[in-house]
Amino acid sequence: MAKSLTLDAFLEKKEEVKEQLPSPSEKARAEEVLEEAPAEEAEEQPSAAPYAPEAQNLEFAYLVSASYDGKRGKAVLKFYEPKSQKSYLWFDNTGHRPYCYTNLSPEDLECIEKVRTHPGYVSAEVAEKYDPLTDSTVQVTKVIATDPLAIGGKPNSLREVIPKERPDAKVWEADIKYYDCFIYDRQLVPGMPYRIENGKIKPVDWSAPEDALKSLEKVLFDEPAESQEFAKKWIELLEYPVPTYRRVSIDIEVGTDIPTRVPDAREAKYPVIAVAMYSSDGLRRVLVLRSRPEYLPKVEEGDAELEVEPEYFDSEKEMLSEVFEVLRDYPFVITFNGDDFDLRYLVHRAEHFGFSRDELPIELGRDSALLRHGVHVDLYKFFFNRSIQVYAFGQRYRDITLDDIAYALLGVGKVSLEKPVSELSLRELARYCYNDAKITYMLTSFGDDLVMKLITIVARVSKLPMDDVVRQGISNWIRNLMYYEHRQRNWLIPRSEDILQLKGATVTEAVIKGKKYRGAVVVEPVPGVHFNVHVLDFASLYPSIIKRWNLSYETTRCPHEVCKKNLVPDTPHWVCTLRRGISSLIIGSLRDLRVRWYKHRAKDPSLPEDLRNLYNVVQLTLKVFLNASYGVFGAEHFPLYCPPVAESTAAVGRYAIIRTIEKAKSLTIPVIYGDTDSVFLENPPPEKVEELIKWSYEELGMELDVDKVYRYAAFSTRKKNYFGVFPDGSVDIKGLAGKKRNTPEFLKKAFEEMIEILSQVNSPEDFEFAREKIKQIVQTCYNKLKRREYSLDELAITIVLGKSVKEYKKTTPQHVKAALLLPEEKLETLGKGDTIRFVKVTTKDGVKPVEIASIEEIDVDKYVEYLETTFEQVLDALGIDFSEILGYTRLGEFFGKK
DNA sequence: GCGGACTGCTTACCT
DNA sequence: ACAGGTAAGCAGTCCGCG
Repeated sequence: MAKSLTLDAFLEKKEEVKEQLPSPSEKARAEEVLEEAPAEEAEEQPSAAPYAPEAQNLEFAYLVSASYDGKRGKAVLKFYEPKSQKSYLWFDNTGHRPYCYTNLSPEDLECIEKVRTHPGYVSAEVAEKYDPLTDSTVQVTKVIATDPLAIGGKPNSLREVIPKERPDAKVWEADIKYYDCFIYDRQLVPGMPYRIENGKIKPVDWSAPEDALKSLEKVLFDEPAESQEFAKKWIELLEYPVPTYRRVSIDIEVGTDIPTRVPDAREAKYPVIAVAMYSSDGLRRVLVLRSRPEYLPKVEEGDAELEVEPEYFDSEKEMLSEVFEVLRDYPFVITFNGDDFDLRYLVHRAEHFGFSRDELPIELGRDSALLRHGVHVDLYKFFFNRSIQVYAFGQRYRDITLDDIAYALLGVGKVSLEKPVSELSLRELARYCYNDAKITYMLTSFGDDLVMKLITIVARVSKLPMDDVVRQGISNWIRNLMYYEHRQRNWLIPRSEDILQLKGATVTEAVIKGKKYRGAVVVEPVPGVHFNVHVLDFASLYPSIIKRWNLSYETTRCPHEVCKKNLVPDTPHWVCTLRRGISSLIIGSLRDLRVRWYKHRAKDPSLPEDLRNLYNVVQLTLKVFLNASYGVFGAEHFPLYCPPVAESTAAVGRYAIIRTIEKAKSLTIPVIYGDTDSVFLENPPPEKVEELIKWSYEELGMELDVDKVYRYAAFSTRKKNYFGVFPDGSVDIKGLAGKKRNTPEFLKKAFEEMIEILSQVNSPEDFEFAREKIKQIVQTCYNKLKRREYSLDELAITIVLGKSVKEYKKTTPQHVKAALLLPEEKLETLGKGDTIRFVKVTTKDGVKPVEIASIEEIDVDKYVEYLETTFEQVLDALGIDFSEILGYTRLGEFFGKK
């Protein structure tokens, strides 16, 4: 922990300390901003300098974001005008104010001293709302306040005060962020275009093409009128073109005297030594600091070849000014981890040079760095989103690093470095920094701006500002969408505790200890090789169930006596027969749009390419929403958490797959496997497949489709473990160790070789040959192991830390053991999400990090065991015994060891 | 005091 | 901070065994 004595004296910390304190309650960023500018001062303060022109009249501009302006005390909307490619701000001029609801009457409320005298309290008025939990109209009191913090977010907010003073009081809708509330009330849709006339926001006249609406009607012929109308409204949002956004990416490098440590963005005590920017409109710049503090290594200019010439600066302050000027100019700024590092660092660094926060285009929140005038897209946050990673990008990238994502999606790598950035020659530094900015930009431009389009379409579906789309997860997207629809219908948004109290209990027993209810069925596979395997699955099983069974928090165990006969199979839960459930309607419609509309349209060659491309983005977005739509009802933290909804969904799912398997068997089709929503049929006659599909639609009300056909598929006795070979020779591998990312490279390679052999098998006769080849592969691998011919890198096992090393209290898993052997400085930098690479050794701990291990101490026997388990999963299916392959070679050890 | 049976923890996968 | 189900490896504990 060497303190750098030469460090400048400008290390004042007062602002940073404030920032590090945990926010008192809400993470609402509007509120955080407010805390920095206390409400009392708001009136006297001059309005914030305009960072973008205020829009009074705009013919056409996309609503991209929303926020709360603490100084003006108003909601502010951010628009993007595609012609000029500039941002415009619109400040609320309708007098809209923050509010919540309570069951106390206005009179009762005014009797409470602390409410009446609350500085933020404005008034209370009676309102009528529909209460979905009781299926009745209720009278509530709308409590109106001057600013969002008066409603919630401080210890004396009305949200806290009212129930404290009157324990019988209930408060609704007090934890909705103000600008979200504003969007709901105005029924605005972020991502859609508007026009502004004399300060008034009006929707752009547009409707989906007549013929599209016609054919949608056809596709949804069997759906109720309400669903058809709802789907039409969605189409109006989803079909509208997405603009090209003018944007700049930015990446910074910071010089340090301790190369192992990442500089602290909150302190910003080291100089910014390079900044690169790369834009959609041709800006390519890399700024490099030439005059560096003495404690940094002396470096030459060097002669590295560059795409653009660096601009050298002797004054860091001037360099930063230049950067802020560029940022101010762009409506969209793209970074990779800018929230936590680049933009945050720039702000704090700028403060050291005497810039005031107000004059900077960036506004820091606790976990975010937002543009005052536009949208900051932090790609790290976006790609970190599990739903995006898994469903939008099919797990193509595994690590959330610029390197891995760029490699997986763009096929390009980072510039590899041999030494720390501070020691690079100036031109090498410029090249490195520029390359990162370029890659960052390209991550938003590949696939015809796929990522920008995804963010836009998610904004339209979720109704969240684009800033929040990037930073929040799927459960918040769904929550916001649900709230929006509640407000539109004048429904009271139920309190989580009321839902739970009314319908909290589950009745089924989970297979896994500690889970709340029973989930899906997995069928015991029939081991062996099966030819001509048809995989049938239910299209969006859980969303289909939610739709068909009218599942929603208010319709499940509804208050009506007549509905109690309408039971969900194998549960005591009943479902409403009188009213359509709101989540059933929303999820059902999104499902229909994806399955029956966008999936086909995305592949329809008769449509123009750009339209097809948009449709693909739409169907990907819908996939993301649908895949999470069931799970959120079983997630405690989801505000509409309703266990019987999740439990009923899973129960119907089990019912559907079990009935389908029984039906297949009655048709004498062998069922060799099934998992959750799929059944694997061995060599089924086409007419019987048709019959099964028809039966499913008529009997279960579910769409069953042939998802894929394998030339052959091989199963061991293990569930969720198989491979299938398609007619074209491509291979589907599921769950096999050879594909897992923690498997050592040498095994993955051998495994791939085996798959290559297997992909060439066309008939049962071909297996003879394949078996021999595979035996050879295993034999070779075994011999190389024994002779220690693999490198440490090939033998390394990579495991991701689920938490920081210190937090492993109950046990010490092997990767943690290995990590603990690392040098102190290295260990300190490790945290949740970091990967440990280690090898198995014969010395006392049994493991060692690759960095410090040597080839002689490798535990060869352990690796032979790995070889065995990896290949066993496939050899089992092919009827080969592992020990048979190794034959004599292994026999000796056999007696010696076991 | 030791080893096998067992449970629990952890990671990575499937749908 | 969507859910539950499965596989695998290992850590840690319990129990029986003269």
